Amino acid sequence: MASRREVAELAGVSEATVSRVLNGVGPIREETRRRVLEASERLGYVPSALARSFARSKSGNLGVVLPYVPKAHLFSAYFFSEMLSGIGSKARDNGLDLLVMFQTAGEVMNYTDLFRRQKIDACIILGARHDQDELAAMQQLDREGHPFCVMNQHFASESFMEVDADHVEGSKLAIRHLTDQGYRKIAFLNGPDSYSNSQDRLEGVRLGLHEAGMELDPGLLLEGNYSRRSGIEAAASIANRLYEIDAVFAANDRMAIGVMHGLRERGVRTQDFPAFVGYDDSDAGEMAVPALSSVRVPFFEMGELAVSKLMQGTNGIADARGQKGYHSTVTFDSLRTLLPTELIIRASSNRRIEE
Amino acid sequence: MASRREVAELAGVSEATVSRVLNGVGPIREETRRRVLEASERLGYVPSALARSFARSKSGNLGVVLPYVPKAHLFSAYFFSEMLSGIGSKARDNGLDLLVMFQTAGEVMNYTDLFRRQKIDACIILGARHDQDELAAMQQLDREGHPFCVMNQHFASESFMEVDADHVEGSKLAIRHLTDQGYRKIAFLNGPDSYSNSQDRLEGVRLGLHEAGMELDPGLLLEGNYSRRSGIEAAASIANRLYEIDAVFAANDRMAIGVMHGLRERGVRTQDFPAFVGYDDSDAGEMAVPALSSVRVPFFEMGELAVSKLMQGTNGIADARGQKGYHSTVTFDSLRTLLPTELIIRASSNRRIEE
DNA sequence: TTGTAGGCGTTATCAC
DNA sequence: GTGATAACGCCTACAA
Repeated sequence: MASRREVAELAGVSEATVSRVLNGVGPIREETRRRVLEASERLGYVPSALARSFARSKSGNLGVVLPYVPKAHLFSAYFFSEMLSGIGSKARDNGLDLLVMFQTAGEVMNYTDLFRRQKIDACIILGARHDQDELAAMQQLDREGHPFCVMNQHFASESFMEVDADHVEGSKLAIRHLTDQGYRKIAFLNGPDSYSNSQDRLEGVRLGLHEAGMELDPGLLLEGNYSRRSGIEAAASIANRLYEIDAVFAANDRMAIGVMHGLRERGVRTQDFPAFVGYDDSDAGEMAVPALSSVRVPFFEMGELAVSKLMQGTNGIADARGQKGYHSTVTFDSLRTLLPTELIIRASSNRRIEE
Repeated sequence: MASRREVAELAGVSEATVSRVLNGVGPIREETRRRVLEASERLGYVPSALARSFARSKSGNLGVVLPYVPKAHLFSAYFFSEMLSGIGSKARDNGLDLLVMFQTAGEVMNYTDLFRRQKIDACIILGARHDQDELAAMQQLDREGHPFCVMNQHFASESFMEVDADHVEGSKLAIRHLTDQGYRKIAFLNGPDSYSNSQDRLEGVRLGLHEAGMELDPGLLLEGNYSRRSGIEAAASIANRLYEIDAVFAANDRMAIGVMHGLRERGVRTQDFPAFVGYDDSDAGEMAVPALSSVRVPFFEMGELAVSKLMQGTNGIADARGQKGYHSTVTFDSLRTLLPTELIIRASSNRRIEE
């Protein structure tokens, strides 16, 4: 492995000049530049990212915190693989590497230490907990001015950088779709109220019903925990009340599919199913029988957006990259950005498609 | 942010001693040790991982290369989220951080540069391509002695470190299960032959049939590309031949589910379905109707295993961690390790469960 | 058991 | 435009 010194010698310049050429900084005579590049190429010189990071006190890494999932499937893999892809894609554009970390069962991750240890320059939190410790950890991050972005979750009364999808609107779309087709007795299987996510959906359902001149019937409001199993459990109560329920809107696809399974287990035939609309538009929804209508969430784009937001702003990391210049085309005025959702209609809720 | 120097002053020792205490190296008087720890604690000192890495010329990062997936869903998200979790879990145990990288569409990733730039100390490749360039890149890694491990893929005639599941055995199990129940006309929907994975499955199918005194009927051998769509396409041919096909074994769940969908689209009723066995035991399989029997692959454990293998051996990275001592309990004698698979039986292939 | 000092490979700040 | 040279913060012989 050739060293920078050898390159300098071969090119007949100083080591400093080699650096300048390779980093594209400062004025360089074209002839010099060419010679350095040539020598560098010939010797197969590769600058050490480690030394560079050290000298610049910037790791060049973007931390990504993932929820604790292993073997639990609490969150759908789809959800996080899409987000991660979006993040990775944009990170690459900005010359950042991804440092992925998993939350562990009991303990809160010490976010600030990650910054202090200089392992990361910025951080995206996908799986924030809903407890006090977690909040405190994030508040500390904020206080110390470390750039971070929370995804898919809203902390009211905090001014964190956040990226989310518009779940109020998404839920409204789902309800509107159902009422448009004449469904009136719509059960809503929501997730735990502790998630801002769930609260948004509930609000959307309210608005959607209101549009159609209806009110939310508390008796038709069920709560699961976003798992398929909780959908199956909800099916127990739904199966007995099919005379007063003609549609089910679930806060995610897994629960919707769980309800379908639960109903089948209890002998309800497919043709007697209520209409179904799920949420997330996951792979599983598409594969369900009947194919599940669902609110599509732009996970990939949300990932991209989070990185873009991090790259700018007061405490952004815009100068993270060394080489080519980075130019952001969009600016985000507010701390919280919501991306639009979209309703995908399939057989499960479409009277014309249903057989 | 307190510096090491301040800690040294407060504790009344030299900076070197602070380092020694914090890294747990060299003989230290208990009294000194206590004072340093106390001072460090009081000042909230956090050593820079960057500087440490630089001094040791070890990044402390484990690179993980993921296949190009974004928006394509070519590989199931389940597959890679499980592996990644396993890798992450074991990496954490060894004090390594995960540097995740996505393959891009056209270009081969320059693996060696990652090492030369000192971004990573070792590397796990999940989504190796099957072309010449990719192979060359890995050969170069090998030649330069960089520790890496290929997952879920076998390169014959190369001596790479590899972790895989025993797909020959897994496929044999699937076929045996079907023949045990009296199925004789078994169609096998395999993935592209270019994957060692597919080849293994084919071999397993051969062996399984042979056990039952049968031969592989080339007419019952179909090829898809592991996507649901290719399963749907295969269904076209299967639907017309249900008189001579009483069971379908697919090389992954997605294709199996695709076939189910394709059959339904063509008006085949569920009760007229052939028996189905899929592969991977993904979430989707469990959610299918009828629930899909499948060969379970221990993705999580494979991820863990890959890290363990990298941590030892001639070109291992056993000394990657600084603090607490690492002890490997198991040793792996061969470069290639196969983990056992397991057949999960559900309604799709079980005559007693089928309604 | 502890202190001293050289070195790790870049970046960045001065001079020239 | 280009060449010296001092940081950067930590590790680790080597000395004491």
